[in-house]
Amino acid sequence: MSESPRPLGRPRSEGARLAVLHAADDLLVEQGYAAMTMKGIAERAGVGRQTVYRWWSSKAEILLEASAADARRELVVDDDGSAEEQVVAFLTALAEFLTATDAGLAYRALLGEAQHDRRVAELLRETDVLGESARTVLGRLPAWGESPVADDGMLVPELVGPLVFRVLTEGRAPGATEITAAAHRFLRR
Amino acid sequence: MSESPRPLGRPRSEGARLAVLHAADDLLVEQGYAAMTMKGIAERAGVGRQTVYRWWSSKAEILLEASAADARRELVVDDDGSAEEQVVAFLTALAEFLTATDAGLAYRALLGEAQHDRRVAELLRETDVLGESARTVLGRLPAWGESPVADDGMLVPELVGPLVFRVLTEGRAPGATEITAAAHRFLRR
DNA sequence: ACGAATCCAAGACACACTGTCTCGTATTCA
DNA sequence: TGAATACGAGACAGTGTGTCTTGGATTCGT
Repeated sequence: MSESPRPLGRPRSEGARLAVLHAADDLLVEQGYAAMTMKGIAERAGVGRQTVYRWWSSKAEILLEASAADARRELVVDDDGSAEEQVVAFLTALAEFLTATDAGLAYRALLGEAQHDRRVAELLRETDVLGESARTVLGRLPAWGESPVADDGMLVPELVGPLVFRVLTEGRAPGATEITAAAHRFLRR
Repeated sequence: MSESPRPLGRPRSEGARLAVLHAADDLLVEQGYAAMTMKGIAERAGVGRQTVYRWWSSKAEILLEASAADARRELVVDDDGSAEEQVVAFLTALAEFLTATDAGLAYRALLGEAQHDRRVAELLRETDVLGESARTVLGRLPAWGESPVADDGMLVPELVGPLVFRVLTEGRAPGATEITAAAHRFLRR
């Protein structure tokens, strides 16, 4: 196996990396995505601008790295309970994620930016946090173990699409009642 | 009734208005939303910058005015045929709209921008082209006339959400087979 | 200890867009 | 003819972009 052939020269500063990530997260929450700038991130992090550009090529890239781990964590659901309970739990977690967490705010901003920038779209496809979480839940649903549903590519969209679309267009999530009803309908497919 | 109490002074130039609208549409297609600028639009339209800022406050506002009418037109579906045929026709038109028309490109860009700018989000809510078209189709579905489905606010999202989400995340629409299957499932709710 | 390689913070630099303002001109009504 | 407003053109200060330079720090191999 190839060990760690440590490259020549001074190694990358983990402190600077974390400072940039945290600065991006803070600025997103405090000022919003539109007001975020590479210059602002560097200054907030107490880091040279070249250091930022050396490791990331856009604020979207920084934000994705800053929020992907949190997003994954917040979209995990216990595999206890019935299929319906698990789907309800997942959609509830997704609603909370999208409307009330920093990582969810980042995800919405990134999905928005993906409509303007093909590289961001590709980046988001590579790190498909939402899709992975959804497939994890779907893959272990009690009733679906024996007769796995054919996934024509619309399975995940039909699970999360309605909720995501509603948040994207209305800016807020539906209540627990609507979420439960939506989970119900999804399982009747 | 209040007639047209024509305001004082030189009237607004319809030519300049249309030139700006067309310039925005052209630039969106040629260079993409991110590369569009208010300055670029004014120059392309052969119009002074003050003239642009006098009537619109952002490129999103221009783009919405430039594309809303086209969007409405492209999302109209005949009310012939069964409920399933109409839903399939609507989702097919929506897929075509989102992935292959200028107005659809504009809608995606605007929905993206709405995630960065609250004013754009509000603007898009006021001119809810997609929602209106969806409700028009749903409201006249043969089988639904007698027992109207209770709309808890998730009706339209459940119809268009899966398709929109898939286009937003994957950049392309599903094929006719998947669309038909999705329409089927929606009607079983 | 020394040099090579790479990283670091700081900031200069040319370029582009923003949004406002000014200029001179055009159009409409009273 | 005068008041009011729109028009095209462009000046202007402010700000972010992405690259480059400077002086210094850190790690390795010799």
